Amino acid sequence: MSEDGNAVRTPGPEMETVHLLRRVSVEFGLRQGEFAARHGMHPTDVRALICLLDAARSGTPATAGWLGAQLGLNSAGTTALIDRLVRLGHLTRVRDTDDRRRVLLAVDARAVELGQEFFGPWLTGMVELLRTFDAREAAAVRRFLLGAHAALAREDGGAA
Amino acid sequence: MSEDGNAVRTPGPEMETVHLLRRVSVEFGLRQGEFAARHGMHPTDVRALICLLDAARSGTPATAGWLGAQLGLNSAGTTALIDRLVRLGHLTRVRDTDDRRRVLLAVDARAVELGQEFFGPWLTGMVELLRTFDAREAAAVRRFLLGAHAALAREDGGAA
DNA sequence: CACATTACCTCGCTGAGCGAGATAAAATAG
DNA sequence: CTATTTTATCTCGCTCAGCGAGGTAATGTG
Repeated sequence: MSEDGNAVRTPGPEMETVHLLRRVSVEFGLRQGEFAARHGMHPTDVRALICLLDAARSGTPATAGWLGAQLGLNSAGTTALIDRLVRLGHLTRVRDTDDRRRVLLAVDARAVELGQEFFGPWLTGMVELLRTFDAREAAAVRRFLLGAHAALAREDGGAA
Repeated sequence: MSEDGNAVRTPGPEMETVHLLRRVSVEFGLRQGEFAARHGMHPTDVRALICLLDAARSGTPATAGWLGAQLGLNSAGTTALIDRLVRLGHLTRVRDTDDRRRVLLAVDARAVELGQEFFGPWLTGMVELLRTFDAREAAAVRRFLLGAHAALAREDGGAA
């Protein structure tokens, strides 16, 4: 049944919602690209900034290798990416004093501003929309997104 | 208060959910990249296939220009992208008989299979998760995603 | 029929990201 | 305490995705 060619053609309300989530992701990628172009960056640079800001938010120490893994880049590409962000003044390399092989990435305040300029309005809109939800509805949204994240986190999607 | 530097540091359950959606989008992008690498394609090629399958699903006629707009590419890049997909046998160029300037993009059955191979497991997991939701919860998820999509569709996010 | 517009393609170039391999610090063995 | 392995990052050379500029059909307009 998983190889049923008609699978994409059986709509159903659930499928509709899933496609909507996918659509949101696509749209999100487009906004990233526009933001990148507007600031003389490449889409990857913006994605890197996003990861770095997330890391800062959650207190995860961001190293070069970690960033590369987040973005699916090899070490050469990661070095080039960091060079670009450093050149633009968004990032500073800081040798880890505990393990001096490691390079910690310190996000500049300017990059944080850029991130908020990018996410701010959208984020605010989303938050305000969520405030119109009652507790059970908000929990449902959270539960769905957690499930989606979990499904995507394992690359086989849960089935071979 | 919108320029409050502490905005990202005031968690709140709503903010958490919004960050989760963002995280899902990032993860989604990573899966695309992995799928692309596994099939000798580039991330953009996969995104193109996604757009083309969406267009096919909704009956939108997919032209070269339309695809370029969807992906934020200029005409030269779009031509190169289509050449790549044609060379891989995922796509066929078909001159529109009504307006012979236009090139319609016919997605090959093989590409549809690839798309389902990619989305299938994940899609199924999501749909099954949604089936555990009651009507109001499912509606809440849909409402949130619609709102997110609407916010992202206007590049200023609804505020300057 | 001229003339503007639209839709796509060709050409040449820049640079993002890859593979291979170097280097340096840390962990482990002997 | 030296030799070896492992880990984390960087350097070098190359390929090819995507851009800008410009060309060529097809369509629409007076």
